[in-house]
Amino acid sequence: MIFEIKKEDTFNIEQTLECGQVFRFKKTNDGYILFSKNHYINIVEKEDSYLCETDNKDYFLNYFDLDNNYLYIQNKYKEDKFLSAAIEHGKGIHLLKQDKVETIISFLISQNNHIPRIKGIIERICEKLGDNMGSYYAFPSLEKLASVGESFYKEIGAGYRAAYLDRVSKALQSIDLESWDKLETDDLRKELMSLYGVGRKVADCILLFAFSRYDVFPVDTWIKKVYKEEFGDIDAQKMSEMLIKKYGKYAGFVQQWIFFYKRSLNK
DNA sequence: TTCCAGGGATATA
DNA sequence: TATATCCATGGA
Repeated sequence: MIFEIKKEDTFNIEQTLECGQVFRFKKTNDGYILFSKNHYINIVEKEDSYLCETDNKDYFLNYFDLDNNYLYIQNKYKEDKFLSAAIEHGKGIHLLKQDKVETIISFLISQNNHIPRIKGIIERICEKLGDNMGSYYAFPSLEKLASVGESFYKEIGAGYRAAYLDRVSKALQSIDLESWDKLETDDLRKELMSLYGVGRKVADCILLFAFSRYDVFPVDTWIKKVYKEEFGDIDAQKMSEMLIKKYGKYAGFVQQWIFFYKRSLNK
């Protein structure tokens, strides 16, 4: 089916996809094609709208978080110069509502890894294990992910993360992730960190991108570089806690603006 | 060629 | 509790 999304200052598809929260998309001549679970959406950029063709409109209307008031959130954070520059640069970023399993698997792969390589590993997992949807492959079912063993993940180039992928996909089979929605953020983080290979940073990314928890601040190598001057050479968890205190209940949005801005400056 | 990446597990003190 | 080391891979 086909529908339109109005272009606005506070929603830009390029910024939303390229800011590092999602990996299964490709740039096309005139827009992007994006995959999530067993769905796809082909987005063509027009003069004042995005023309979308998809197998599931309702899924992506929710996925893009179109009902949130981003201007309200942005206006809360104009205090310092660097942050307001980062907001100006990434004001079109929306925080996606991604699938929980897909996000957990994707960010397990992300650790100590480059974004282009993360994309490649996820793509190979889909090609080899996902349902053939015609022009693309779906993200594999948990049953499939759990059935192939550690050696499969080594063969497709996951490196030392192969053991994480094997054990976590098996563990998730007996966990009701939807029931975790009811947990407070701190308790939910603890549950996520009980998964083998999920530490504080990966847990915070999952909280932000799949559970819509905004009172988090994932601290990776880029964020460390930005805040080293302000906080000194402290460990990532302490830095994250201080940044949550500093920015409050919408800290996660700040993190995305800063991350996207910092990486753009180093290109 | 060496460095580094959306880090975390493990050993050691 | 705090710090050091190791982990696979490939793009830059």
